[in-house]
Amino acid sequence: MKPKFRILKKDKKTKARAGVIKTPHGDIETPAFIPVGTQGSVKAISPRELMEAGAQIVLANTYHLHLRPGEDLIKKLGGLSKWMSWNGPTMTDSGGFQVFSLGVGKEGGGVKFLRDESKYEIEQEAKPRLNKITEEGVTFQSHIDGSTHKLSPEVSIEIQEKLGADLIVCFDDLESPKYNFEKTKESLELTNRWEIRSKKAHKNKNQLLFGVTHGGKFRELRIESAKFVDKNFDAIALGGAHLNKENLYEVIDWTVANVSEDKSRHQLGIGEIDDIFEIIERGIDTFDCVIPTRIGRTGFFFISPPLGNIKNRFRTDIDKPQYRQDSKPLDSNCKCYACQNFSRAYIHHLFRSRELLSYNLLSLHNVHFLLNLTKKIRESILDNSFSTLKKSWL
RNA sequence: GCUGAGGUGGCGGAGUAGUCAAUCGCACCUGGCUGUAGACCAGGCGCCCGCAAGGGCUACGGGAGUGCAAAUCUCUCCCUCAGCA
Repeated sequence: MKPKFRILKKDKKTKARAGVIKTPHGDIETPAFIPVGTQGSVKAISPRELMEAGAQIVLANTYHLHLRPGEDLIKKLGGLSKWMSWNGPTMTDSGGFQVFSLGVGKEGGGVKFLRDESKYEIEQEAKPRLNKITEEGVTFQSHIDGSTHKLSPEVSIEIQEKLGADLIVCFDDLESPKYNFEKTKESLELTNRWEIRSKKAHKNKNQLLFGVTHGGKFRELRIESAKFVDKNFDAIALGGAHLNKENLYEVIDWTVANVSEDKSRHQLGIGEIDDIFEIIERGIDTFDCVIPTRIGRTGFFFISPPLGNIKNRFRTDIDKPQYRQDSKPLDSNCKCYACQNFSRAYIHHLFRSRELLSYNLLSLHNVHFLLNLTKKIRESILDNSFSTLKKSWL
């Protein structure tokens, strides 16, 4: 059975919509946040906890699983979801982004966004990369042992078919946010050729293949890319680099305006609190992001209004001295296991003592927070209160 | 009481005449993380002024010396530890 997307309700004032993606491993109610489990595990969280937190689907990575333990082994052991004991749908990313971040991304200045806006637009890469891009694909060195590997559209799709996720992604090239128009266009055209090859290589029709849009910060390229992907694929993933948040949002506007209404749209790698409202409002159905688990492991946790706001980006650091004696839960409005059972003071202690439980509790809270927020947004779309909900947060 | 070792920044511990306000850990403080080479990274950490470059002051158990110059050498006092009485 091929995964199918259906829209249940559209918001009247915005482009937001609520829907469902039916897959062989179960349904995904959208909008949906997809937690990232790069190596077949959402870091510091068990599948059972994920399920209880409301996760519907998990994303893993082709690049990482190919290098270790290898797609053949995972296939032999029953495929990705069985292997990781995740009783639900899965998605795999193509590995393009990883290969990129080991290359151009190594130059610093940001990968998805431009960190230092004062100096963008570079002519050539300065620092040595761990990869080499040709028309055929990418040759790169494993970050694990330095051995040489090759990824191409055909190889990536073959790996993803063996892994057996329900949703898979075309192998794409990535532009740096520092690229000028010409370099970005060059990268986009290579991506387009690779996406056509990905499509040709794609045989398993139980898997829904997402084409990925690129074009950096440039309107003209973004529109061209949106039309290209819409013409060739049944599902749209928005990728690539952006100048900043405002640019990300306008990129979504440009893209959504140029793709079919009935195709599901996945925003790759975005998920700060304000972003979630902004991207769903612009017509995004699913999105994945490492933010909740990564910042959780490094001590940050999400907080809801009124404590949380745009200025503090709805987050604070459990490591701060002020939480040493704080008997309140991480977030007083949160129903997650961490918030129902532990104080900030205790988690502060765990974190400072590097107790492993702290990483679990903080990550779990953050993932639950995003899942719950997304669920509330979905409900608000269904009962026509999206704008009201958004106003209470932003 | 004798003999030996030793007393350095919040702690551990380098340094043993100038390049020392003092290597390095830890602790502490601040900042960062958006398709995860990340349970991580970066910066700070005697006091004062400065955005900074930099400048001033006080410091290596206490005190007194030698010397252009001392955490580093000498004398003395105090304290800690080990062994012997």
